Amino acid sequence: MSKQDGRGRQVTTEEVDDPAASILHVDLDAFFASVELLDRPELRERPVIVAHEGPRSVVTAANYVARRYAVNSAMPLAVALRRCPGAVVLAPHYERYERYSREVMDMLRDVTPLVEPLSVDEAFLDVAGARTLFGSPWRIATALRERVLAHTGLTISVGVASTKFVAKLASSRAKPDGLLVVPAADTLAFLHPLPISALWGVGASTEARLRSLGLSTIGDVAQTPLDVLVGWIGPAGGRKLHDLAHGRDPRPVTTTRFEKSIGNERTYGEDIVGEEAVHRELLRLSHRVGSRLRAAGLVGRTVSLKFRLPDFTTYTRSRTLAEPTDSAHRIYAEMRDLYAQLRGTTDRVRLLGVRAEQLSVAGGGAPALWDDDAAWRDAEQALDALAERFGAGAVRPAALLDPAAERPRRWIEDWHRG
DNA sequence: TCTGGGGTCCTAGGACCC
DNA sequence: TCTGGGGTCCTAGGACCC
Repeated sequence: MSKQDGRGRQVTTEEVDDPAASILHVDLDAFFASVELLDRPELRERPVIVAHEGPRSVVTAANYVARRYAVNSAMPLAVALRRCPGAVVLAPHYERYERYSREVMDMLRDVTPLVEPLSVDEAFLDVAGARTLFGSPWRIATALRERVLAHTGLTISVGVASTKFVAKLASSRAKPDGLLVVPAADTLAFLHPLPISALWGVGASTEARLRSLGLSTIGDVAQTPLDVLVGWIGPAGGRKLHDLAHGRDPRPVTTTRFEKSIGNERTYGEDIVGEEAVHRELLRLSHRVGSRLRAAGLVGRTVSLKFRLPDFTTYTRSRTLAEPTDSAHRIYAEMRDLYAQLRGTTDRVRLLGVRAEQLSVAGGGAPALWDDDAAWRDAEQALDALAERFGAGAVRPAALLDPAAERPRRWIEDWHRG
């Protein structure tokens, strides 16, 4: 049976078995913060925030102690520290998170091959076929929780339901360190009292919209006719919300997904100023994207530039190429061109981003020198050294992008010799 | 309070084709 | 001479998720 505990958690404490509810949503609790605390157990009872350093930093993760001070992910770090001045701020260690993530995902795959990771700290499982081996989903979830804790020291919360959406909601109601089973027959009773913001796809903007129209719970959405919802928020969103509010979510658990885009972007601690500096950063970002494309064996046919001003105005400019590419050189050339279209908006830039879209599998062909990752690392160091010594304005990266390649190669070698 | 970085999906208008 | 309707592709922007 499920019950509400002191802190608003809703958990299932005794075995419930409904053959129609066999989708699990597994979620690591305050994942990044929990991993950091494995090393720093003395901080467990203190508010802990994981965030990069820097004036424009935001909260990457917060433990549950910090959340009691209304500190949440994506909140500006400055705001979080005002709300919770005693918080300890720790720098993130992504390689460690990846490692723990793989370890936990592997434990999930020991139960069933039907595991769909949603992100580093979340996955769906379909355990319909695993029950003959391991028992009811409740038993499977309980065993998983014990096993993950024993092997990693991390706690997970698990939601069990007949659909992905309800399973995900269930795990969020059970957090932290809880388990909630929602039998299929209880789906609507569970769903309808919840606030509209709990619906997948309803963020701040849609919530405000729906509230202004008099809707505040998922039950309210369920009572609104489909065509009215579609009129309010569009055909796709309206239909989806209508379905979810009625407990309908036919999406199966799938194990394969292919990436649709690869991009890198960066917000600068201080705005960058001037064309030379922008070019330098575009070159760097283009290289990262090219490098990731090649590592994945992919090429992109559309490349796009993202450009944000100090006042947060954001532009994107994209271009579809005749031939898809994984070449940093090619991407950079397009980025310069697209950036030229935006010149004149301002000379101060808060963020730059480069992205490759419309991906497909690369068809082979030798990479150019400037798509050679080792050569690039040398060049990047050289550029940084020059910029530091003589100022960003002294560096003209475009001059180095000679596909004929003899000139930059020699130039780098000379630089290495000192 | 002052807003990261990785993404996905949707919408809407215009071009172009049949 | 003025006008149709559907489909696909491209581009820009925005909402959303973790």
